[in-house]
Amino acid sequence: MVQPLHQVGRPRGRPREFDVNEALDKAIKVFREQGYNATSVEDLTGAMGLASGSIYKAFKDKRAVFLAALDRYMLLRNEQIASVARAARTARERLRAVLGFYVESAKGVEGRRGCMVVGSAVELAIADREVAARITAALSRNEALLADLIRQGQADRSISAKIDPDETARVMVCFTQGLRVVGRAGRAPPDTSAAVDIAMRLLA
Amino acid sequence: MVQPLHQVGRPRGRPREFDVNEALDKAIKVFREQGYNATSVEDLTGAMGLASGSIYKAFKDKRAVFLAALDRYMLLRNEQIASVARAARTARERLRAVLGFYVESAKGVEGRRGCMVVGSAVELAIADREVAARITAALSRNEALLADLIRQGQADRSISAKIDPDETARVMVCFTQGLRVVGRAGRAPPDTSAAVDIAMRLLA
DNA sequence: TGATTTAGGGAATGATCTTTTCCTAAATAA
DNA sequence: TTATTTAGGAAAAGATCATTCCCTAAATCA
Repeated sequence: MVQPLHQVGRPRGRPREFDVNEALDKAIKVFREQGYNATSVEDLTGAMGLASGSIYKAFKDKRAVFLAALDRYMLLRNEQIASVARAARTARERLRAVLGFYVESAKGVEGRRGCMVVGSAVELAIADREVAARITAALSRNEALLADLIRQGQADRSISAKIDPDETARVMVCFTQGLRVVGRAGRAPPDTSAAVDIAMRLLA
Repeated sequence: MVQPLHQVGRPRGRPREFDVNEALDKAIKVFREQGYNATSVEDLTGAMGLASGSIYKAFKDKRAVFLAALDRYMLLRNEQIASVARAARTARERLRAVLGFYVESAKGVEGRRGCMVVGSAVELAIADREVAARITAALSRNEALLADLIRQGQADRSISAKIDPDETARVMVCFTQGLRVVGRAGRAPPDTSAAVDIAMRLLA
């Protein structure tokens, strides 16, 4: 079939006046702070600077806004973590940098704002299959990243060959997710490097 | 002033037909599974076997039911943990037993049902001062218990004197709370003793 | 026994929340 | 230029929810 000649990327009607990703960034802020159920569509219209009609033009319903926000949150966070890991030289230093990033994320205003993965896991993973699938994927991705860094460390001799990378990574994921819980309550470890030093003991 | 002669413990009107603690146990189950905002008063009437009027006779409002359920949840849980700790001989074994109890709590149906402290911390700690106060108290109690066990272990030589009890306990609390997050998603460590072995490495 | 007090339960109320509708605006297609 | 398509926005509709009300029941007090 021959496609009609469209100027690429110019859809038909009135063009959208707002940037979807910018709007989602504002939705992420609200969902992180309040969670899904406590966030009303009115909260979203306020934060996103859109009328409810406009939100429902762009998204099927409130849940679709949430899922899109969650996907974007995970995307941005994975980029941050990858960037933090890239900055260090040895695998052991990369691991230390990643753990330090988690501790920093749990502190202060950022920590109180909360993690959308932890929030979704706790609030929705039981009730919503699609959220559950995303949380499962996110947790196993985190676990795989940590296990991979441990294996790299074992290869470059910066981490003991005796430890089990997968089991150790599992425990480290608990530590990182738990950081977000205590951070939400304003009780993250005040001394980042002390906490990381202790967590690094898991490696031997 | 002279008090009138009441038969002790017999209040004036029609006596309550249900046991408040039994009703709260049923409310705890619902709140653990669904959280606060997703639980309707209808959910509570169904689970507690009471009409809404009866619930509002016994509690000021839905929030008061939640706070009472949270208090009872924390009470029962603290008793369980204290009992688990008492059962072991050396401080190191007590610590191992407590960590094992946390891992077991995060697995299977119990893990999916979730922890009311973690759920409340994530869903409500920012929005509700009284919930926040309870969560802060619960977390610092857990931290103090673990730090105390570490100090006991240092006294009886079963734990290295070199580690900092408070900082180490802080990291362990993150591990235990994180367990409940991954348990909620059905991703608790499958091998309890392996996970505990690794977590115990934090002690040296 | 009769008055009073409190509980049980279900219907009614009032508030809130999500979603739809409808009208206007701004773009493309013919 | 006109028809068509999609977006923006506010108000209306429809659904759900927390709370109150009211009537009946079961106890104590005088």
